[in-house]
Amino acid sequence: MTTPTPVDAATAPRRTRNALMTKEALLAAAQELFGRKGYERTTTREIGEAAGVDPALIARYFGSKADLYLAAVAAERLADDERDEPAGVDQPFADLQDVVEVVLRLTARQGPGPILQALVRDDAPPEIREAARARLVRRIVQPVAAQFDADGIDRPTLRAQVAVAALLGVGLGRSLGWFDELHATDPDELAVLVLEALGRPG
Amino acid sequence: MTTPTPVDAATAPRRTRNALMTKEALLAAAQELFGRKGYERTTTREIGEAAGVDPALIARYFGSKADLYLAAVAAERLADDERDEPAGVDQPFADLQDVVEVVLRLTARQGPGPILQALVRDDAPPEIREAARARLVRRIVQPVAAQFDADGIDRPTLRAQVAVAALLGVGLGRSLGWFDELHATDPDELAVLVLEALGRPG
DNA sequence: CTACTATGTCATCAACTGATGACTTACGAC
DNA sequence: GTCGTAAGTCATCAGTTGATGACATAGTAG
Repeated sequence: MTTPTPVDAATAPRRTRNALMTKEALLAAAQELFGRKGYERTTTREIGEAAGVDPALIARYFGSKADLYLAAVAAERLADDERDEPAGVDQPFADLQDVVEVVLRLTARQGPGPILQALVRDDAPPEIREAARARLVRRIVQPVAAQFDADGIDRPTLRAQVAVAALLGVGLGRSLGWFDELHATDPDELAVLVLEALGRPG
Repeated sequence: MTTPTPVDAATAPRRTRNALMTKEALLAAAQELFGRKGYERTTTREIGEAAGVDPALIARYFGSKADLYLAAVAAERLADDERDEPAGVDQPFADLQDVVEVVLRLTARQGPGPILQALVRDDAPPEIREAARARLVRRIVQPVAAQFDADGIDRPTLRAQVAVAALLGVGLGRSLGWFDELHATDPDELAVLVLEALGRPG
């Protein structure tokens, strides 16, 4: 257990076998996984795979899974980085068709993004949910309502809200794999279908 | 599987061996334990012991641990509602109109129930999400698809899936207060609106 | 080079999980 | 009483979990 070369932690840990980098990789993976799935649902094997490291090293460097969790929580304060947002949601939309296509295409990838999840979870931090909600209204609901109004449709705001909520439901169900066909259908094809229903309210 | 004595469920289930009492004991124990310790940390053996019943009976009466969880959650919900019909979500639906009305009415009061949340959150335990999903498909999507098919509508299954997902989106947005008008509008009035869009696909 | 050790790999463990199906028992009709 | 069946019991399964220690290898000092 004696360190032959008590290397200063800051200087030159450049090696392919690097205990420091390994520890940090484990810590980062643990933070991500524990944060996303919770403690119980995260396995040491997952953490190891995510970190590109053998799970046995968790025991070596942290003692146990529980100890790794404590270490991850303790280090949590440092990782308060900025969050990415889909570029698509930031652009103004011309009409409902744009909206439908973009939303369906966004949810075509895997899982709903952090924004949609914030919108949907009842335990999300209120200020985050409110921010997501406000953006949704401004970028999507209002343009659609304006279009409905211009088209002389009755109760344009309410109908726009219904349409957007419905669309989010479809996107959510699609990205979470609720239904087989819904999941498998091509985004563009689906857009046509959804537009048929939402596009001509009243 | 023929019942020799089709005893009316309401009358005289006074026996030492009583399926009804056993189910209720399991349900009560499940509510208590799931509520206190969460799903993952609660084992079927614990539930059985707390209920004074063999854990194998969970499988017999509820199907699985995940199904028991859903049943416990549903039962809790019904207990809150004073006079809600005991059938609730457990009965098959006649047509899309039924579905729309029930869903909108259910999401009218409080936030989305645990079941809807389980369906919607990407960090929910997979078994529970799958159980909720399976129930949704069987009780709602399939009947609606059958109706669409009977009406000679093209691609009935896909359209039913889209319709149900959209409907859930509306219910979700409504119960979470996404949009003001959507939140304020009377359920029945809203039902008419949604049906206009979903009810006549193609 | 040789040797030493920090680092990483691997096979495997014991414990626990939910689930299953064959078996036993008690109920209640007759 | 008998007897069929619902209700309950039990042993055991297959899978997963976190953990462990023997082993292999890379990096470095001398």
